[in-house]
Amino acid sequence: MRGLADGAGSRKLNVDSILPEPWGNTMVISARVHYACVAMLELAIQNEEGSPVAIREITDRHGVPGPFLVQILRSLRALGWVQSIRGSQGGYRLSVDPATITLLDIAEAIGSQETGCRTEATRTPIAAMLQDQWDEAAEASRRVLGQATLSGLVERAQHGDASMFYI
Amino acid sequence: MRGLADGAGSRKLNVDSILPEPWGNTMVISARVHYACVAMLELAIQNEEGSPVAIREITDRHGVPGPFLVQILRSLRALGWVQSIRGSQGGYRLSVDPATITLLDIAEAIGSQETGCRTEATRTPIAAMLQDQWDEAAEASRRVLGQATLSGLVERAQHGDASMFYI
DNA sequence: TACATACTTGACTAAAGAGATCCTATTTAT
DNA sequence: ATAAATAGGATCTCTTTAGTCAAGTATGTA
Repeated sequence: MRGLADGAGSRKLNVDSILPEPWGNTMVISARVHYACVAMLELAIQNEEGSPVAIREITDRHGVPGPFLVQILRSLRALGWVQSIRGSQGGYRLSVDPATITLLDIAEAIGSQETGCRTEATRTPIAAMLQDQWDEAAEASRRVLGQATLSGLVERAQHGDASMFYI
Repeated sequence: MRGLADGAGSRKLNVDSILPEPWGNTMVISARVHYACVAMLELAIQNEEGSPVAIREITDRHGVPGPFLVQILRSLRALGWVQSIRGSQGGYRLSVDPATITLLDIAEAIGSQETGCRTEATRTPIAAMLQDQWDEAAEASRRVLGQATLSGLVERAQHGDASMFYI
């Protein structure tokens, strides 16, 4: 991959080599959320080792646009989920128990922070019934993601599939 | 609501009185999809009666922007799900059995037609594992919506909640 | 036939969100 | 010192969404 230290990440190259479309179909997981999860998992895996993980390591491994990941890690730090160590040999470290964070937590914290209160226009019975269905559908996928803890995924990666564990 | 016959629907009024945010949270149902479902349900309810339903009727009842609904009904017609009757006393009629159409069908047909093939960058084990989770979550919500048939919803509206049935 | 009522079609626009990118600090191990 | 990292904020472009507009066509009714 390209350099990143100077802030000049891959310029305009992944614009169409990456996700012209959200992941999944009805479920929208933005690139931002996906990258955030990748980063958290990467940190969780290297949690036992003492040294912090540099952004560079993650971008090298996953082809994530560098400056973008920087921005995402900033949010993660604001949430108190990671801690940063500045200076040479610096990087990031998980500052929470990976068993307590789920993909749902990340998706809800990172994705779409707009809190626009939907003041529904002409709330009819039909609209209300539909809304119930949308809510139920959303709840179903939330249940799935709410069960995927970081530690669970790491474990699966290490045990379930031996080829998944690389350090 | 406002006039529509001349194409001048509610001007700029619902811009912030309506959905600054997609319905649900992780599940993105656009206004377009929601309106399409409202229209299909409305047609399903008035299916037994002989006369077609005019767009005007729907916009009056649900406060849906007129010209927008016109556009949506065009798509619905292209799918072969509704048929249109032009001229005075014209309108739309369902042209399929409401028991065979689910909210999922509508959501997938109306929403997001871009087929952008995601040529994933650096497919790592972690990314793959995450993708599995996104797919599973999406599948969960699809299962919910795939079970909600128009006829089922109409029935529920008529029986389950008496106050829901208005004609 | 005139007219009002509806649908038809295609182009157009405004705003928001997604996905980055750039630049200038600041911190710290060696 | 210097190189390696993070910090922070501003900006930029592209795509999608939501909604609009204008001009035309069909049809029942008086």
